Amino acid sequence: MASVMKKTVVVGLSGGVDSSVAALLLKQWGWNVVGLFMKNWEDDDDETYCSSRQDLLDVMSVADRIGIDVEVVNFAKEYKERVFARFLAEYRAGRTPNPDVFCNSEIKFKAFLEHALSMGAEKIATGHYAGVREFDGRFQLLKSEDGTKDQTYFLHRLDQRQLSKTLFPLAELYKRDVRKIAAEAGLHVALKKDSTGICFIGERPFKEFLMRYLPRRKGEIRSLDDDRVLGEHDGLTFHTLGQRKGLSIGGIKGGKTKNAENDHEAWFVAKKDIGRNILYVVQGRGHPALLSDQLSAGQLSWISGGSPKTHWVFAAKTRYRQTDAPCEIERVDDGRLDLRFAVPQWAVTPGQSVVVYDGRVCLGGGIIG
RNA sequence: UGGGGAAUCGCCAAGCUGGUUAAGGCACCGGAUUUUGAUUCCGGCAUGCGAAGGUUCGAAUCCUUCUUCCCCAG
Repeated sequence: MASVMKKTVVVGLSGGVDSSVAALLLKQWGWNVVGLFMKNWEDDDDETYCSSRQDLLDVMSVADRIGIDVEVVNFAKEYKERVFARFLAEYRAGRTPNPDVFCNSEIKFKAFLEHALSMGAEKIATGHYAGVREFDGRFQLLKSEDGTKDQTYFLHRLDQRQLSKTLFPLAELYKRDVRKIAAEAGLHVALKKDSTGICFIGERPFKEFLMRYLPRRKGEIRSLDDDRVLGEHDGLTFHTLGQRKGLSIGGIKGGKTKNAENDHEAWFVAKKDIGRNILYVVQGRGHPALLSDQLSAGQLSWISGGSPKTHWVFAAKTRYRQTDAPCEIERVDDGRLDLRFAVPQWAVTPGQSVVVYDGRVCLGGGIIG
């Protein structure tokens, strides 16, 4: 009877602690909560990597404990068309995409959102570490209180409408508190390990995974400094700027003569020559070729509702979990953004997202390159 | 086929006036961290020092021969 009066929120449940606690809190706050479990990847269901079955069991168990209904939906087709296809296309172009950024804007906060609204929901909610507040007639995406878990980087591509329909119950909580709440509520996922890897696909040997979808094309690995051939790669697509692992470059004979200081330092990917299929590497993490004090980005998306001011001090990240770096936007229009950092950033990589912040407020960003 | 030099873990590279368990780095492997890809962090990684003999209480370190490679002569 009371539920008729309550507003409905559909919360995305993944089977992890975060979304479970989000649902629990919403329930406690008086919402009529409906859980929705998404299955968006089924390319290799039979394999050991498929954990979605266990996840669904965890969702059912948690829902039962909290006392909410759960529905299961399958957006595998949408995921493949809107997220994965783009992911592969970017790799083919020699860039390093961030699928989870688009997974949020296209699946969780689009396909999922529309579905929830069609169910009569007022709002949707997720277990993301982020906040949202209405301010001056607009909605703002805020960093979570727990700075180490903040996930606004992945959410910056939402728009005002999507944000206006969203609740992030974990905004003010620290991860340890979330686990504590789960434990106190008797949720068995309280100590479940955080999930990693591409959302919905999961953690797996990345290169092998990519090789199933992208062609191998062997080529030379050369030193950016002196053009020496140092090895061979299986394909430019399988490497990203700043990458160290997988190059198989050991000690180089005669390297000591030039610079004894970094003679035995590790090698990192510094540049890709797509046309000639050459992977350029440099020695030493501090090599200048790995640093950029400015970048250009396209495919802009401003969740704040409009482009940020130029010549104003903001902060930006060029990858998830990087500490905010002070910067200035030198130029911005509908399609492109030129941004300059106060301190050079390491391995700024085309295809990755640059996300701009004004204090706790996430303004949006674009794709580097 | 004269002379000289060098052969130590996948790659570099200490040790080579003999003395406990053969540095270190890179690579590689495993783990931690991580809802991208990276990075980072921790751990593992040569009963053996080109081969065979010998000297010695004891040799990667000395000697002999052999093998391979490099350099200079040819």
